[in-house]
Amino acid sequence: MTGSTGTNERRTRTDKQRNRTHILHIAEQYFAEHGVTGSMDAIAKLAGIGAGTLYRHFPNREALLAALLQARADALVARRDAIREQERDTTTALDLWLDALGEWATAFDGLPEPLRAAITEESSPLALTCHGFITTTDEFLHAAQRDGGARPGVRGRELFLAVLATSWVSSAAMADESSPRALSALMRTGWATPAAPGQPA
Amino acid sequence: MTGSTGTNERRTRTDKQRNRTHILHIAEQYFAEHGVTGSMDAIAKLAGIGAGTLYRHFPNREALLAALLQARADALVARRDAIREQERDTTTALDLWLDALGEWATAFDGLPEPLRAAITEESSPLALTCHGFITTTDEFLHAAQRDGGARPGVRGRELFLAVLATSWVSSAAMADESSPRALSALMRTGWATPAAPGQPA
DNA sequence: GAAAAAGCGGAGACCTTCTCCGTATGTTGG
DNA sequence: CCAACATACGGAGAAGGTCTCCGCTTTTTC
Repeated sequence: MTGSTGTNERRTRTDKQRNRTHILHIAEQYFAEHGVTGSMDAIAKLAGIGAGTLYRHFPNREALLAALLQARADALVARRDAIREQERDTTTALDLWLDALGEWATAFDGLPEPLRAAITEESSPLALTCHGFITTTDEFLHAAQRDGGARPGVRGRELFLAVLATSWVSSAAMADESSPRALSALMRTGWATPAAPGQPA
Repeated sequence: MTGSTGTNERRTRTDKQRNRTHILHIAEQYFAEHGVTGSMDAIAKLAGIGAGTLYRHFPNREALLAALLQARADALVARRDAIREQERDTTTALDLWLDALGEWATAFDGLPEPLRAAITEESSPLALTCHGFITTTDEFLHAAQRDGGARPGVRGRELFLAVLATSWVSSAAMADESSPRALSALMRTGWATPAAPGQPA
């Protein structure tokens, strides 16, 4: 794709590609250890390159994050397909998908924040990925709704946000308590008891 | 409380009290306009004082935030009492309380973040207030559970976190879309349809 | 093996939080 | 009223962050 539009374009330098890969590798470890708010310059230093090089490859933290998340996003798409193929029950499928989504959103500590920011800011490298996943959520949700496994009126966007919110709550040093699972359960069934069986709506 | 333990203690300087009040006043406006992540030094400058003075009064952002939130927390406690007295239906009472809580947690843009951080960090000036509200939530919740208006198994802490999470999602520039109300509704009733009426459990 | 293009490095501009301490100001006893 | 003393103030600046700029090095090409 890159070197074929014209006749006399230069090949991208090999050291550039090598650096890019290396940065990604280091950043992955660094973010995993320090969370997404860690220092960018520290990443450059760890990678043994200058700050300028880091920023030429990834103009800001969000871009770096987006590149890092791309691989995982691909895995998530694969997971989506697997669920589609293997799971006949649409409600379970939705459940599985939301689980997978939640896992993706907690790849790094503090990730939910930039993700939420992205979906409201249009021109973010993360926005596209998020919107794609919202669409997917919508598809699973609609199927479940058709089969009576999910409330009508709920929309994919809300479910996506709910997953993000759950991940946000669970992040940081509170995994020890019951929270994560309880919160997921809460979002699935709510806190209110369903209307009395004898009196529908 | 302040000047009575010993006999020969000096009265606190009047300019100190005046400064404190003034800082609080300015900070209130500033946070309302710029969100809780705005610059501390900017607040000092706006208040016409040196950075040192600001930090002597409030050693960090969290302390300032806590002082600012205290007044609103008092109001929330009053609201709690009002609900207790006036609302006979425990489920509605819980609803009202959660609404009030959500409003408190969105007093400033970005507030949910430090609140969540506080409840996990023990020694935060915000932690005490939060824990009090968790307890209150637990009380309303238990009452509702006794009357069959809320699922058993849910705990106040989870509900509190859910409110925080909802506020977090709603914050920033996404109030335009449907989200806030929809998210609240989602947390109340969940996305899954209740088990078929004919087959309890 | 030059010339030209592309990429690199890190100094440094600018912004933050927060500290330190000389200076100013309020408070108190004579 | 005025020492003299405790207290609080102000703002320079240390420390640490993001990101830019541009002289220099490396790679590619012919």
